[in-house]
Amino acid sequence: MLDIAYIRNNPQEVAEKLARRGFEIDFAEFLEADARRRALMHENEESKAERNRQSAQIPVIKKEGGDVSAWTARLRELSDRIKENDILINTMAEEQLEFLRAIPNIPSDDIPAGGKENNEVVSVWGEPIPVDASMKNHVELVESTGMIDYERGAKLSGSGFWIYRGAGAVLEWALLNYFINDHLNDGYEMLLTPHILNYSCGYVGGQFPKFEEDVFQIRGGGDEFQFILPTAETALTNIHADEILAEEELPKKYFAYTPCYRREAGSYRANERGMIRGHQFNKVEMFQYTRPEDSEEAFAELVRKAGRLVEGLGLAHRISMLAAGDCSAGMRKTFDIEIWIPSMQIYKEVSSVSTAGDYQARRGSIRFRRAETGKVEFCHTLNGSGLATSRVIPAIVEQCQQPDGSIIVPEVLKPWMHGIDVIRPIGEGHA
RNA sequence: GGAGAAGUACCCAAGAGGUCGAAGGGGACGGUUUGCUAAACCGUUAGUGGGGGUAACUCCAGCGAGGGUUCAAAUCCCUCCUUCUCCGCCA
Repeated sequence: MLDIAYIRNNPQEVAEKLARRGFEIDFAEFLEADARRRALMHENEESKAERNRQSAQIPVIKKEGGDVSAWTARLRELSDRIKENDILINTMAEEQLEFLRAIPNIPSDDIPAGGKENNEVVSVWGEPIPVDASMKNHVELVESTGMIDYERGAKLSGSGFWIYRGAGAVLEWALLNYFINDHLNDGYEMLLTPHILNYSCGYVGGQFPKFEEDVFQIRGGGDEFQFILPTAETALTNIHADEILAEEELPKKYFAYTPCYRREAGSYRANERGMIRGHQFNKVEMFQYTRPEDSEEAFAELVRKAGRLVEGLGLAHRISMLAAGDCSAGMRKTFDIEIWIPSMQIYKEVSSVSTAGDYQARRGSIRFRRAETGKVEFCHTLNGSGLATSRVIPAIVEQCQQPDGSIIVPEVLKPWMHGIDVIRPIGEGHA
């Protein structure tokens, strides 16, 4: 959510900056209503002050044995008027909030304007492996090696679900350990959060109401539902909601492993078969709460970390700076780490590192007290996947495949592979 | 799932319709005393959100959350949330 005071003072500037992400808005009507609301509020608060003053007289008069019926009658009228105005003010405030919530974050000045087509490649690491008729794609590879069992996954849960098994499961878990190890070395605190979250978490994270239909909802008796988290970011954004942190506590550096659950409704395109898009995948998420002046450096750190993880695996990848229109609504700036998928001959996102500035902090009321001034300010929040496995595994099996169909396990995963350094195809009927 | 109890400021805790934005402790901070420490004594300590004002300042809201009753609610009523205790269930 944007700062309403800032909009009041700089409506033109805000509108221009939002236009860079393709969001057209005119604040004239909104500001007019805002002024009306505040005027009414002022008037009503004076009425309340008056009521408080007069009401305090009643016990005094009573004590002297006076008659208060004239006072109560008059105050009843005043009170009724106050109540009516309160309802009106609340309605106006709600409309205002609804309007504000629908406004995306102001994109950072240092990213390109426009949509996807303006994304800029910041750096490239490794050689994009050219297509070769003898090479297999990841779906063939994970099936021929028995790493993934799609058929039985679908039997249990429907399409878009799979089972990691044998060396595949070990590799998956080794990857997660590799990520976790890196974050622990960097002093990040590890969190294992609940996977079922309250509705309000989705709101603060900025996913709701827009993406309500994209999560698995759990309905109880009430109107509001709980949901299974689509990313640990949703949990991590909320842990300090409605809190005032001490300045010394910042930056708070967290990471969490959770499976991520997404409905991904609609049919997949043919080239998104296999693990590129599923209803459940594993991810380690990095998250930071910082002081405003530290968020740029924190952003650079998260990008560096995500890139380094892919590099450590020896996988070809690149880093892209997203144009304003391609960043998700709550974010000021996003860099994607994209990994080369030889069979598709494209780079696919494995990590998305974003800074929300104070946008999420305003929604969730996440603040800190500045030691020097004693004043309360909004934190900045940043998040980045570090990493999602569902696209790393395809990249590993494709980029590390040998002519005989075996897959060489990246060196860096050895500590967790229980001696498996090559994953070989299994014979027919060995299911 | 059933039955009870409780949620007040940094912590403990009083409060039961009218100077209650809230007694009293503790803690923290400042001071007096002191060779040092301790003790004693004195003082300060509601943060927050939101209006108005250039400002000093001022007003409104706020006692788990949301509604209601009333001229007036921490106090009465309703709904919800959380915690604790007991019973049941426990692949």
